[in-house]
Amino acid sequence: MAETAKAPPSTRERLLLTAAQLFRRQGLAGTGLKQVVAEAGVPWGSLYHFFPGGKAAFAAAVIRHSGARYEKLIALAFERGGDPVEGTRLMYGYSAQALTESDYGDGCPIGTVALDTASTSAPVREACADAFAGWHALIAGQLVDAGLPAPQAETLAGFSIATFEGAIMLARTRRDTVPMEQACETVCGVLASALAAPDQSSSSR
Amino acid sequence: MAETAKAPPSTRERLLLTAAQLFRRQGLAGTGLKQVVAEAGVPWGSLYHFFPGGKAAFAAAVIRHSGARYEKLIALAFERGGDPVEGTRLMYGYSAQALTESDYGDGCPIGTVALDTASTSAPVREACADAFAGWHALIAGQLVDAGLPAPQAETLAGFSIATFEGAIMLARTRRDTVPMEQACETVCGVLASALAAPDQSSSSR
DNA sequence: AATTGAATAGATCGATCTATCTAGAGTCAA
DNA sequence: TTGACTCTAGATAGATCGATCTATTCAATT
Repeated sequence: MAETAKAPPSTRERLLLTAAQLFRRQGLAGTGLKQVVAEAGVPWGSLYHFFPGGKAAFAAAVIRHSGARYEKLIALAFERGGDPVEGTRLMYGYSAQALTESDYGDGCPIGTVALDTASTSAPVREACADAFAGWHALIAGQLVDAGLPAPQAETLAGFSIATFEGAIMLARTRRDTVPMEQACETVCGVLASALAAPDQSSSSR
Repeated sequence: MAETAKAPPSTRERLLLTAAQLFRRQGLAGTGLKQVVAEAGVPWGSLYHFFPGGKAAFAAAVIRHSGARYEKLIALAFERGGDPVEGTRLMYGYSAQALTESDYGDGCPIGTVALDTASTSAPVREACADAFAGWHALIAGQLVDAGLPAPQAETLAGFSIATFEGAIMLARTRRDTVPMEQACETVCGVLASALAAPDQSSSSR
């Protein structure tokens, strides 16, 4: 009974959501806390009341929060897709839609922060790593459920997340979704042939 | 005879190289110009002498400069590899080595900047897009030379760059090269089977 | 009704940022 | 030597940053 607030997003929640939205567009270093509180309509003092650890601790909380949100979205895509291939296709579809609807602003809230703090803030980097690890475990689990041996599922899950993140990067940079479609098509082909003949296609030799 | 300075890197060159090094670790917003000039050992005024357009113009110049440098490295990998599969393997090998040798600091100088300015600075975004486009044309050309039809080569080149960038992101975040190896293995498998049976494996159905 | 603690509200501090400005040092041609 | 030009060198302006501080308001409990 901690944070299942329903209709009115609490001040704390509003800070997390607003910051996630800004971080995914501008990164962590590019987003000022002043901008966060202004956009969230929250008094300045509240930020340090809820997140006493300063910007780094706040950023880590934002990453963990939106990492978990994204994980639920990925799980939903796989559930609705029925199998890993269709689940992956839906995952790309959701992201491509978010990109076009936001004028290529709404990328991945983890990836943007991951790159600009990987070498500068250990707690934030760890939060990003944990988020990616959660997605990885989820996708690998789906592949195992679909019949792949665990090592191959691990490899393909890591590959899948890498391609997904890179495709978002390219799509935002080019301002079109072609890279998303190229990546989706190829990844789905890889997954399909792996599922058709487990452990045959990933080690190419 | 413009910028083929040999032994002593000129002031202008030093600014570009130092900034590229900082940008790839901290992103654009996370790197102050003061830090650039301090680390390059260059007086403050020289920066605005060579790059009168301010931070955005300077950043765009840095991106174009290191985008071209990276393109030469990719070309070298493909040349040394002999075929696209071995070329790709070398490309991942170079990057993984750069990551481990720099304590996971030296990622991609384009990707880091691309994400945190895609929505905030049009000239910088365009410079990143042009760099990616150059790599794309290079890799697609290699695939066409190896026998693939152009549309398939385009798709695979886009996919390849996306996976490469995403793998660097994951490796830096996790601080290990496993994602690089997972991505490399899978991408090489895709390229190998595509080259073995052109136009059969990319459209999975 | 009185008291306490959480949350709100914003002023303010020192540090840092980008950008501009002026002045000096070196170079080459006339 | 003079004058024009390039580059070096750093001081400084003006804005913004993260963080701390005090004071006030609100809600729940005693």
